[in-house]
Amino acid sequence: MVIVELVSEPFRYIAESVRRDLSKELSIPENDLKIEIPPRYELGDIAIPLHAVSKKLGSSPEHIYDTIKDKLLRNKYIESVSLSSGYLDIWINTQELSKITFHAIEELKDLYGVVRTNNPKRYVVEYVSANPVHPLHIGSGRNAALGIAISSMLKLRGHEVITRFYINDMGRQVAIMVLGFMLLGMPDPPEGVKEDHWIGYIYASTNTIIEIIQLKKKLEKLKEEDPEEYREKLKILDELIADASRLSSKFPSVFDTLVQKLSKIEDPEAEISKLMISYEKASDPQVVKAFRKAVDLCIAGFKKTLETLGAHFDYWDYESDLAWEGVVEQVIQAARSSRYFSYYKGAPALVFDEILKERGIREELRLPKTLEIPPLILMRSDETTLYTVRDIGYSVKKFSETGADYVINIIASEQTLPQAQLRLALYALGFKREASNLIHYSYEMVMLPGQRMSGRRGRYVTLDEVIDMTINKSSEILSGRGVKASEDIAKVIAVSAIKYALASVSPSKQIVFRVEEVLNLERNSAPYIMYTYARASSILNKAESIPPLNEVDFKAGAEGRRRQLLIEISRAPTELTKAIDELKTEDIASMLNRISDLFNSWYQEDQVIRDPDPGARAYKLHLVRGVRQVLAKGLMALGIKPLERI
RNA sequence: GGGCCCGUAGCUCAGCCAGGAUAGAGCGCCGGCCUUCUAAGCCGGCGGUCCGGGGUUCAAAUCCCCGCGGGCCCGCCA
Repeated sequence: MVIVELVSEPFRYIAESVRRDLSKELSIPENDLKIEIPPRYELGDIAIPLHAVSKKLGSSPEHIYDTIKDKLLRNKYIESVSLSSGYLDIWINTQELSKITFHAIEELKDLYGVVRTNNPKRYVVEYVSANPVHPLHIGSGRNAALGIAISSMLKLRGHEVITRFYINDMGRQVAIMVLGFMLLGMPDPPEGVKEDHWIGYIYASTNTIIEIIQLKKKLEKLKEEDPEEYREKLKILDELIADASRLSSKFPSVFDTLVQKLSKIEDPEAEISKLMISYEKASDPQVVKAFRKAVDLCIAGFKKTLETLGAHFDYWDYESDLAWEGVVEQVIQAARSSRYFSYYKGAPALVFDEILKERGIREELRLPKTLEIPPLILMRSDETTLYTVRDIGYSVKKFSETGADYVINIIASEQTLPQAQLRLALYALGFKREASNLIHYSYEMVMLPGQRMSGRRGRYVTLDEVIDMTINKSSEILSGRGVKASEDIAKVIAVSAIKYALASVSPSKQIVFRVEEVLNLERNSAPYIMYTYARASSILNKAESIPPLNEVDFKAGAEGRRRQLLIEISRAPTELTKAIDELKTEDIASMLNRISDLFNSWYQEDQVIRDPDPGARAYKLHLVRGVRQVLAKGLMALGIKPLERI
């Protein structure tokens, strides 16, 4: 029987043992010794740069190396050491490493791969929260992919996660949509049209028609007054008309009705404001009914798409409920009696200049160092509230209702400023803990090649379209391989591919969305990793059982790709855990891809089940199980469900 | 005008925060591999002024400064 200590991070365990030895030998603090992973396997498993150390000790790396070499080799986890380019390169003894690693996987089973936190927290993750005026587009897709991944990651780490979707039904955009919706007689979607697509159509049409009407009025004046601006505006009109004709061709009679009814309205702006006031004050039951019906239609469509994606929400919060419950009023009252209350441009506002002078406040609230933060205006002159103010109330609710330690808002980077104002406002109103524990997880926009998406003009790629296209592609490949194309499997694969594509890029990077890229289901994609996982599973199924550790020949992993795989498997828990704590979805993706590449190369050159040597065969089976386990963990961290067969 | 983010191979990206070893992947392109545990696979090849210029350093894709290019924000919109 092999007796080894149970450790959840085998590689790290050894690396730290090495560092401890080195620190003792050199009589320098462990923290001065950096543990690095060499850029290539040939250079060793662990590298400790001696450049800085040598400077500190006043002796050359060569001399240091000569002093410690023999002493380090007494550590049973060290196979060999060498010095190159000022690095102490260390090769780990793979017999020892595989003992520890295989033992850990044997004992920890499904838990191997992510270290459970011993300090569990309660997180609220708010994500998607798309305006209910058009279908979810590919930008919401990025948000959803990140939200799914982050929720999954935190749960795997042992935290509690509560997910929320904020239904922003009080914005101007919704009022525009509702205006069209009411003029049309609150129609249900036609046969075969998904609810959110229908609402999106009404919104884009209403908005475009209103813009055309207003622009035409303006043009009449400009024609004589300012010929130059006239020509410019004419261009915009052309664009609008192009959008209008595209929209019109979809549902001509609906569009015509809107054109007729909207042309009769004297002042559409006033009409929209009236609707907003009426809804916020819940003063007209007809209006409330119309808003809720339209919004709920849209949300029903969202839910279908989100269900397909695997995004689940514990709470669906209507912004209007918040207003009606008086939460927003309370915020405004509190703000008015706050010492930071003042008037800005004649409007009641919270002014942050004084808070921003407090020392360390920017670090505390994670505000960009030099971002100028203007006052937060509390209400419009018609006394209706503003989004960020309502969000103050919502933030407090997110913390208090479920007793959350942290709230993570997954929101596009274009909202950096309002999110900063939000934290400052919370701080100003005395919610200091909330302000410091509110995390804006920011991501850059998704662009379409050559243009920005525009919901207002109905110019977007919907998530539904992308999902359908990817499912088709996936089915094609499945049937091309003679596999009975189960629709479910095609769907799982397609959705995984999309989530991976959107969560594997750093959020700070803008994405130019090209469908072809998501449709590429080869290397560096979720299907590729899932395929690799299924391969590993298949080997284990065929082997029927995994031999006990005492039948393993631990010398079998001494070199080549087996050795590399062992290193990867032993390192995975540390890597995954770190990625989770840093909320870095992209790091998980790259680890998965790297291990898959390695496994597939090995797969090609080395037989597992057919190995005639039982000790080596046993070793390899443990290796395959390890690969399978870390791939499963990583995929699950991204919210992707591994499949046993593809 | 001010601020934030980004700029690495034809294209999409990793590496940058915590500076160090010949800058890594994928797509695309060229050439090979299916009587063998799943070919959504594997092997080989081509491909790079790390946007430009200064500076700090023994050492810069990485840190600092100045530019250039792209995106976003600076509203009683969200």
